[in-house]
Amino acid sequence: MLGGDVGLELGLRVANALKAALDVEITPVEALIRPSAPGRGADYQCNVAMSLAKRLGRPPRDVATAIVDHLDAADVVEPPEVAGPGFVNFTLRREWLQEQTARLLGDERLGVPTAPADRTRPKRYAIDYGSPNVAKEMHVGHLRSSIIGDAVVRLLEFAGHEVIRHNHLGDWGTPFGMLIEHMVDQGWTAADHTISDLNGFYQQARKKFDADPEFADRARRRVVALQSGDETTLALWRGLVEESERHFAAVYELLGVKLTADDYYGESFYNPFLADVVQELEAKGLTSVSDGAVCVFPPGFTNREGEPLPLIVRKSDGGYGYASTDLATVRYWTRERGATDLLYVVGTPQAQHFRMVFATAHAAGWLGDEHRAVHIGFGSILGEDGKVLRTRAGGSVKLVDLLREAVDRSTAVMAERSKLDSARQEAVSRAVGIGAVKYADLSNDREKDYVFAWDRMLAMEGNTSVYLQYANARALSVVARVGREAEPGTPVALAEAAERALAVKILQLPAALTTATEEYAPHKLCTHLYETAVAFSAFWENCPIAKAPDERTRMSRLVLAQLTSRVLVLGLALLGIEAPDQL
RNA sequence: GCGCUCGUAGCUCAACGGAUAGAGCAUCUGACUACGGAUCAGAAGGUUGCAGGUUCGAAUCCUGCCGAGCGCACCA
Repeated sequence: MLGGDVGLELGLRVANALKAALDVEITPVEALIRPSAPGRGADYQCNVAMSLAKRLGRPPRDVATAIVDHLDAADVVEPPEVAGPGFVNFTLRREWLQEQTARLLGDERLGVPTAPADRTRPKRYAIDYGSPNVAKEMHVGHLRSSIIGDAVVRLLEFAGHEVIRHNHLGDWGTPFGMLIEHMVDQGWTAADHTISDLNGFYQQARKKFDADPEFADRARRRVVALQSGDETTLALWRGLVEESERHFAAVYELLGVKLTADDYYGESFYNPFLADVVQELEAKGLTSVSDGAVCVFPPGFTNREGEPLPLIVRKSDGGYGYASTDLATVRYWTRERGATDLLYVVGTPQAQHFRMVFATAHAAGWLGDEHRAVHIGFGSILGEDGKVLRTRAGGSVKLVDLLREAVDRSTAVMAERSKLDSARQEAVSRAVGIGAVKYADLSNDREKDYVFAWDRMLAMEGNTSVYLQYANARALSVVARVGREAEPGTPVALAEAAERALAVKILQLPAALTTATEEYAPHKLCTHLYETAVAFSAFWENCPIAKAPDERTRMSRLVLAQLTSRVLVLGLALLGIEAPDQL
């Protein structure tokens, strides 16, 4: 099957038919094969006849008929029918479905292909996600970047791409003057202290900076010392960074995100390149000085007065802002690390900034035709009042608090309903609680805002992670009840409608995964997993497995249960969500 | 003011230019001697913000209006 995808395989057949019938060349994708709406009596439909009709100067139904007449697909589908203005309806042959389904049991990847290995130049993705700030506690603002970025990483890796994660820590800049000076006041000599309350530490420093001119003066001098590489200052700075990294690591551990200390490429990392980045822009004649600041004016961007909008690459005081750092990341990852694809998982409000950065990098030659830079934007998390999520006091919600609440809430539900012993409940409630938070985020269209509501995400009904986890637990429980697993090669018989519908869903996993990966759209995978779980539930109701009438039916149904479990476990894993065997 | 994004069932969300716009929640009806009921089956619920246009076909593309959010030079 082409790309493990039923639709693509049909597209190939249609393309061949068009070539034979009308000498028209199209690709399998251009054949416009789509799953049919439920209740229409077909599995797939081809929409290409209508779009080709004008180009060919023939009525669309004629084109559709020509496709049907020349179609060589009797192994896959029943004789197709032309319907309406020129749709071609396909119903998959039961024998073919049975063979394909049976084959999946022996396939580690459930039919999902790896990225073509014959690419002349392999892809290397460099993905920027996470981006917490040193000396500040992580808050909900970091949640989406971490979760979405992590899912994208897992999807790309599963597709066979090389992926380099980098976490753009906010670990440099003027605030560190006051922070380090505050450390000195607290009696630090190096990394010999711990900070139990990062936010409190920051606020104390801030307060002193605003209230005490003498302290503010020391803080400013400390910035200079830091920038010039003073060893004592750097040692203190490192102590602060390490302290913060311990906090990040703890949160990432709880959240189940792949970011580690090896992935930290903070602002300090790019700092040594900034002067040269600006120099290179100047040498290429891309810059001009405006109000004392060195600027690039990429065409097509204007400010509120309708004047060209600058990307400030060096501030009038000689310092560097985030535009310079972001340009440095582009240059570093393409030039030094050979990345072909640059991904930035950052909120949509930064869209204009990234367009300007990419335009400038393109002009500077750091991005060429062989590169693809994508801003993977995401919307805000809203409270149930429809406004950006905040605590009652109006502050930002701490990420650890939110994650602990998720686990606590799921622990409470587990205590009420689970039959597991308390030790196992603890591990499972973490998978359930954290999974609920992640799934609520990932199941929505990334680019839109979404409303954060505990009751809905932990409701365990509808399109939630718990529903999927529960479906998986049920599927596995019946395997345990039967007492053995179906082996690869076990024949599958799709007699009941519910069996057939489930098999079709399972065979659609590759298409769903490909789309989710190519569009950086995890919610499309979520939708497919949910539909699979729903199809499984109908199958579960209608088709007894352990109590099946005969051994062949029992084993065939066991294959479907096992495949369902594997689809759900794999899909959830690619979203960064655990799927416990039992709940 | 300019730009970007978004207005879909009471609520939260889907829908790759395709046929009768789909789910879940909530509401109403059913199924508990159940392979895990943390479930399932069914009903009801819509002029896809409004008005034009392009197309054989528009929630989707274009234009205008109404409404919301965000961005628009030295914070990142």
